[in-house]
Amino acid sequence: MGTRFPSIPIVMKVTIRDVAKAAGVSPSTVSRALNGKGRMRPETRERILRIARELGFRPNPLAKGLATKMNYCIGVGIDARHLPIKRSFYGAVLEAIEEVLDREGYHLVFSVIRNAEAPRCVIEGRVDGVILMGTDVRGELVEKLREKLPLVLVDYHLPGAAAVVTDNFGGAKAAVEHLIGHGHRKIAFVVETLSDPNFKERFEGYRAALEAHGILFDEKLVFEGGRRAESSRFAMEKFFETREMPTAIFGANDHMAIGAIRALKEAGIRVPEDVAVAGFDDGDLAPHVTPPLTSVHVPRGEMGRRAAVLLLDLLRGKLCTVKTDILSITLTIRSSCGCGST
Amino acid sequence: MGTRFPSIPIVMKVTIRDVAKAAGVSPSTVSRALNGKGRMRPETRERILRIARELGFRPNPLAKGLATKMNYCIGVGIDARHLPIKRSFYGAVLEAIEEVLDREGYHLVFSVIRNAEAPRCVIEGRVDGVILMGTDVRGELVEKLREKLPLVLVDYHLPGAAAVVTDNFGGAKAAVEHLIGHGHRKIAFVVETLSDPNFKERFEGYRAALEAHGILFDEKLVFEGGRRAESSRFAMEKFFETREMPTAIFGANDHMAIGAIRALKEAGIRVPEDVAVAGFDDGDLAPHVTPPLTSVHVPRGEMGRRAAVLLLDLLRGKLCTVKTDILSITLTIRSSCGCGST
DNA sequence: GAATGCTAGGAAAACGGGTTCCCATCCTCA
DNA sequence: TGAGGATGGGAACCCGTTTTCCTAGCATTC
Repeated sequence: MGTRFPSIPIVMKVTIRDVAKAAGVSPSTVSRALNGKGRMRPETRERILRIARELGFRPNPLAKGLATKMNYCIGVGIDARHLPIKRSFYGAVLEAIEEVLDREGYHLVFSVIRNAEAPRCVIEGRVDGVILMGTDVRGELVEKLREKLPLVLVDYHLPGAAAVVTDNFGGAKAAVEHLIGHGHRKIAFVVETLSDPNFKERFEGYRAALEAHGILFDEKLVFEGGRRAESSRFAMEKFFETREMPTAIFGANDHMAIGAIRALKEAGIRVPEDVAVAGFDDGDLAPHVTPPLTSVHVPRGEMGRRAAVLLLDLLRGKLCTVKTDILSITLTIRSSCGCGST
Repeated sequence: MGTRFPSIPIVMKVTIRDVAKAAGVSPSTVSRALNGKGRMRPETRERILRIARELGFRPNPLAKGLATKMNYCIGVGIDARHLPIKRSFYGAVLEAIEEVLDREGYHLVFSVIRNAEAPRCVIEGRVDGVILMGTDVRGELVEKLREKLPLVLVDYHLPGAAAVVTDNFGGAKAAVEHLIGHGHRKIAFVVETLSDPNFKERFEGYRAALEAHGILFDEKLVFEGGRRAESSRFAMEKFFETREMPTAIFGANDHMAIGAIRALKEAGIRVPEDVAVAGFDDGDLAPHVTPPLTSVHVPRGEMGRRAAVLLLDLLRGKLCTVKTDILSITLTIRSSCGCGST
């Protein structure tokens, strides 16, 4: 209804000088009182603080940043590739990061990394540190950023950079051992690609579980099918035609596992009665597919919190060494593996 | 191993004065050349621009903001309640907003609204405008922010504030009419709560569709069950016991629809053969449930883009009136409604 | 009573740009 | 050739804080 926004904020800001004038002191004294730096008579400090409060004084963050060379902003970069698939994953991490940063007085600048360039917030120097998610093969980018700013990688590991990752090996091993516990010995491994280090580790976990139970590794049971959900379908078809049909399938992520379930069901094969299935990630879909998917639970919120804390520690110089935080995982058991009622 | 991050960025920044010195002009001239303000000899401008580029000059955004009173930052606030449920929804919107802002030289400050207070980025005056998502009942907060900053609401409508919403009424009407087209006349409506304006509008769409086809509205077919997925289950049970079993169910969102499907299946009722189901949102889960859910598609990316453009228009004073952008929707037809093969 | 040691608090210089005003040019026209 | 206007460029100041140095005032001590 005709309401108009002026292009310049209307709010007449009260500056440190106003406070100084009102308190009959100099701006520097007000600054000291506010930041508790130099020593001063307690009563003076009290009075200044009170007046600042009464006047509703808010230090201008830009001026503050200009003087201190700190922005109190952290950039969080998400790789644009397969964004939709990972959306709920990074969403959960993002919220957790925001929670920590907010509590510590920092702001979160969100940016999607669409090419191999550094996010603009980094280029412009608006952020004090960066958290990167899902920038798998972008080693050069990480390298470039690393020498400019404190940096933490989430769910990805690269030598020389701080990172928060999950125990891919242990998680995969646990899941496969669970399947073995159900009596399966012919367990397939379906994966997007083994060139991804996370998937590689899960693969190692799969192999380790087999080995630990005296099951011979059979490479015909490994299917590397690319990113699309249909690849699981191809995998299944391949299994059908080569008559190498496994009795259980371990998907390197939920996506693969769910694709496998769908393909199996379409072929009239019952899950879990004929073939058991387990996945990795325990994402939003896992409880909702039929049958509900047993999956390795990745603590997404915890990853975000740790990443934020790690970065702040780096920023504040509390941490001197590059550290990799490996989160332990748990197996969320539903019915696709053969447990439970259905 | 042992790499240490100094708490102060190492990068020795090149300032406007450095450029001025290198070009043999004064800082003000460099500023003009860069911002294209005052008139000057083209060759001088060229030379200055070239030198600035060679030196890798980046204007300090803090200094710039301090001088111009602009931050080139936009706050995006997400309501903390039912965050996990809406995660993939707002995630898609967020990415679209970021895309527009980035292209226009703005930054996105992400914050979760956990109480009725304004986000800290607003309080500190770090952002030039705000986009709010999912702050349903927080009228006071919206009111408070509205008088401070340009503001756009996403997926929520409030008098006096600019907003981007979907055509809830039309979408619901289309979905219900689709069910009617399958021959259903006893169609239930399952909703979290009718006090939510979006759901209320979808309810109106449902009623309008019935009315348009001469079907008498029966309030016993409306179930208002609260936010949890189980509420759909309760709804089903209620239908069972009162023998008011519908032949089709329209869920006011996917969550409700999926809950209904699950409850039906558990009761041994086939979907869509015995009871057809349709939902609203067309979220990430919709294609993955069994049977795949027919649902009203909400163009999440488009909502984000429009919200960002709308806000920038407000900021730049291009827009003088508060405007509500109503996006039209489409129905994504899968098999839960009775269409298709299964 | 003067020299010494402290401390509270002030003045001013950054920080890195933008902007305003004013002064040199240079060109044009008389 | 001189006046007038147009235009490019420079100095100074502003934005709001922090921070470094410095001074004034007080108490202590010989």
